[in-house]
Amino acid sequence: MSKQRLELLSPADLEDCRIPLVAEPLSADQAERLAPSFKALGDPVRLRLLSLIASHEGGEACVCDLIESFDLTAPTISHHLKVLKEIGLVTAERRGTWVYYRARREAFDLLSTVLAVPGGVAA
Amino acid sequence: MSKQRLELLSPADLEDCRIPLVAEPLSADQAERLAPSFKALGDPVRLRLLSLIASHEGGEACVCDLIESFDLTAPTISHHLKVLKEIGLVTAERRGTWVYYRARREAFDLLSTVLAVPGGVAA
DNA sequence: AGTCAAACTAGACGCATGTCGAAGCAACGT
DNA sequence: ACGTTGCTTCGACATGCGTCTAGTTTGACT
Repeated sequence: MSKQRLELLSPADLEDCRIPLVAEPLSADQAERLAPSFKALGDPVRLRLLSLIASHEGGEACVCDLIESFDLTAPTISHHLKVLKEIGLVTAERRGTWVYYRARREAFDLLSTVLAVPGGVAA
Repeated sequence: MSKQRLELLSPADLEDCRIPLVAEPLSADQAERLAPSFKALGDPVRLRLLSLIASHEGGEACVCDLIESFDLTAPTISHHLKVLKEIGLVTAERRGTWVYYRARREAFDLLSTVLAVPGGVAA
């Protein structure tokens, strides 16, 4: 696992990675910092969670709503939300009884740029 | 791991997923089919391999060149290339003694679209 | 055929990770 | 104060996954 550290990385730590993968070779360091974000996207539950949160009106969703969308226990959903939060793909805010998760669209945008094919798809 | 199947999925099987994550909620089925691709990107070695291949002149690279870029054994690199190939991110072709890997830019483009933020980043 | 080099496969080992039940916190209503 | 509801943390378990060594296949060139 190449020394995988899954620690808090503020999205700012990835700003110097905003370069398409196909444009120039990624440095080992850049790859080490980018990979955890993609790994976080590599689980179907987390992908759906992200999509539910991001596409929800207001760009945020309450945990109680999210849990109802899955056949999984609350701790499991909570675990996945924690992963997404620690990697910087969402933020969490408690308002009274409920906790709301919000998608960090800058993070989506950065990762989208990394995968983009500037010259078009034609080989 | 939600019944993760990491089987050959031809990129065409993902064409109906070419919708930004933030635009509408992903179905469970779409998420199950998309997640393995992101999981494949979730390793620093594979990210660098992809970048090396895609950014190499001619859009392809020989395994022997790739191996030299890492402090890993040949079987390990071979393993990662197999993962990328089975998921449809690269193709492989043997020409004489050497095997050349080529990036499937349509696959990159599709995943980039999934993460795109159509309306712009401004919340 | 024999040999060498490139690349892959097989099997093993250890760490990472997804899931759960149980317990703990936090905020609200009575 | 007390119980209830929403959410998280803890600890445990099974499976997944990255890496290695050793062995195998493929092709080229004598």
